Amino acid sequence: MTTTRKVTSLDVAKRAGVSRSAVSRVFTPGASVSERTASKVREAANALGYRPNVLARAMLTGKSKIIGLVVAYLDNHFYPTVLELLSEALEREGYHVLVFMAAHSADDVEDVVSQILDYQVDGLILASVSLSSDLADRCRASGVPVVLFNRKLEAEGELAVVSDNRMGGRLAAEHLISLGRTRIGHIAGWEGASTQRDREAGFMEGLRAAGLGLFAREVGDYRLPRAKEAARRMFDTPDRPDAVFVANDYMAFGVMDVLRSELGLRVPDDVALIGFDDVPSAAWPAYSLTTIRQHAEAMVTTAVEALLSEIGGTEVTSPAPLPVTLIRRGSA
Amino acid sequence: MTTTRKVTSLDVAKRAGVSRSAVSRVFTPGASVSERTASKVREAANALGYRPNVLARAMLTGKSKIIGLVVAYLDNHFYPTVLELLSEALEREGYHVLVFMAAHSADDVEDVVSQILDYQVDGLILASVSLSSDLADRCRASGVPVVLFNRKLEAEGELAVVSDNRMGGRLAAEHLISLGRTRIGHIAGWEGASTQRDREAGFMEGLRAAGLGLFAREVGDYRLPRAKEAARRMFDTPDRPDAVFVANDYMAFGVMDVLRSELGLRVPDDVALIGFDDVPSAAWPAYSLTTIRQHAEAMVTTAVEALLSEIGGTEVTSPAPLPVTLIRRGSA
DNA sequence: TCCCTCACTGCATGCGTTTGCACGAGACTG
DNA sequence: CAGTCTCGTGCAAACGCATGCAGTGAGGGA
Repeated sequence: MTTTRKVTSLDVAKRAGVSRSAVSRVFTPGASVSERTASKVREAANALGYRPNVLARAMLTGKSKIIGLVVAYLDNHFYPTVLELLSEALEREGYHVLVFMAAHSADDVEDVVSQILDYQVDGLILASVSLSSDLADRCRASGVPVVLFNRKLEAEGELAVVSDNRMGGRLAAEHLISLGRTRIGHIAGWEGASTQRDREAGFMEGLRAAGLGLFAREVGDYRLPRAKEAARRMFDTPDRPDAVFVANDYMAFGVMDVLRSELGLRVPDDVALIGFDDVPSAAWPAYSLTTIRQHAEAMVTTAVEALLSEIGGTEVTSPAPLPVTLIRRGSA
Repeated sequence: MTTTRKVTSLDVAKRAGVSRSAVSRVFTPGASVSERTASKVREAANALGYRPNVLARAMLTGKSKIIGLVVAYLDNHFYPTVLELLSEALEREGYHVLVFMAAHSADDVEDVVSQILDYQVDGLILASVSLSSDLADRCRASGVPVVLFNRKLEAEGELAVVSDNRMGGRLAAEHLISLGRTRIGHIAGWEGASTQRDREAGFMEGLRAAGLGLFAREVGDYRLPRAKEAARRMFDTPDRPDAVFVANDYMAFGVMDVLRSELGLRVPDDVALIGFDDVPSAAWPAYSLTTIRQHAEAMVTTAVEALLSEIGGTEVTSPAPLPVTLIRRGSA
């Protein structure tokens, strides 16, 4: 209950017998302070439990040391993973992550943007696939560096960190073909997403290269219920595919559930199944999902690097798509 | 590239032909402004794209409108769910969530606390089971309201929001018993956690009430690999339990994997399995995990309510443990 | 010895707000 | 009509810090 009163740089200064400026300089890397006063100040600061107020500093310098992260649904385990990695990477650089849920406010971009800008974030990471590109533009227009994560914009030079989704799609196709499957279907994610377009493009490319076409196609919108409906439409018929590429793992789980539990089909015997992302649970034996791995750590590292140097003032260009790898498991 | 320069309240004031105070008051709910000037100001603000700088306001009022969330691993799907709910609930109240990963910095509490306090968060939610109670104390000592989420401290009057873990444990026991199982094991979470203690206590209570004792017990520490090892130790023997209560769903998935994939046991025929939490994937047919549901929404609502009123200045006492419910599925 | 350099330090100002206080003008009351 | 209230407004002082500028002293070269 001893509500310690806020201790300011002035308190420290008094105790150390110096000026506020001195105290400030001690806590500002690269400032000019003698070792003697520095130690006096540090001692006083420790005794008083002083730490510079980030907010006050932020006002003055314009740097808040906080990065906004806009994200939609966290159900897809890929994103919690990313969030965790991202937060750790940024903490290592002295930043922290402020979360903005885009789920319901998706329509009124206006509002989200405002909220974000209000907080004077130093940078922004957009990991929400479904968010209008306006958001990026508006923020960038206000001078806030933005990096798109796991999505890109056709438009202009938006900074974007993505995997090589096209190659991933191609790998998926090649793998299914190498298994001897010929009646190959695709359950797509949200068609507005660049990830979806690229994955499917690569996939089609792979099929064509083997002289095959798409046997069936449904849309799952990256949502679990939709994906399951899509699976029912695609497989609850005698004339069904013998393999399917699902645009991400999250949907793939739902598809596999429908296949095995509702339709009594065997995976991979009756139908081979391949996903995308390699979320942790893909490796769980109950699913043992063959998938295209996105290297989350690499993506995060790249994104942080890009964002930070952009914040640092150096104009940076979108890095090359990051490599993906086929992970062979039981489902294909 | 038109780097819009920062527009301040002064700009708006000039344009509207009023003083800074006036525009400030327009944006401060409950301040005294005439409708006439208010509309003038609003118009000017819109034209200029002005929004009050949260940080500046924070300095003055001491309220930053940001809530710190300390969380450890996001692998356990319970926490992403909570994070999402929490963020949404807080956004509704005009707050935002700043994430602090406690994973690796768990030992140097000192550091985490400092970081948190640096940001002048208005409140703190500790959802990390494994975090030293020092953290709560230190923050509270600095005048930052703290609420423990899904954990409680024996110590003193720390504000804590928890489910009725004891009842949950008891329900688990009763359910397994009602199935006619008699050789009942328990795979515990991290023993330092109050959740673990309470769940196990309730579970034992339930067993005793039926004249049973614990057939086997292992510790999984709420970690997947440990849980799987625990499962191997417990079940890779002829003299194995015919039912097991796993302290949370996350571990239960691992246990089920070991049972079915490694040891070739059938669930629930050979061994009935019950978890705790009811994370979304527990409902997935591949696991169809019988479990004790924690009502995440209710917990979040309660936590937010408590935290906000504490921030509002009203001393509040820990709410009663929230009810849990048995969700019957295929695994038991 | 004198002057220049250089490493430190303090002063004062500013960052963008909010808010107590005082003041002016109507609106009432009696 | 004088006195009192109320409402709206502007002024100026914070909030806690960083930083340009000028000043201090010590050290070093001539």
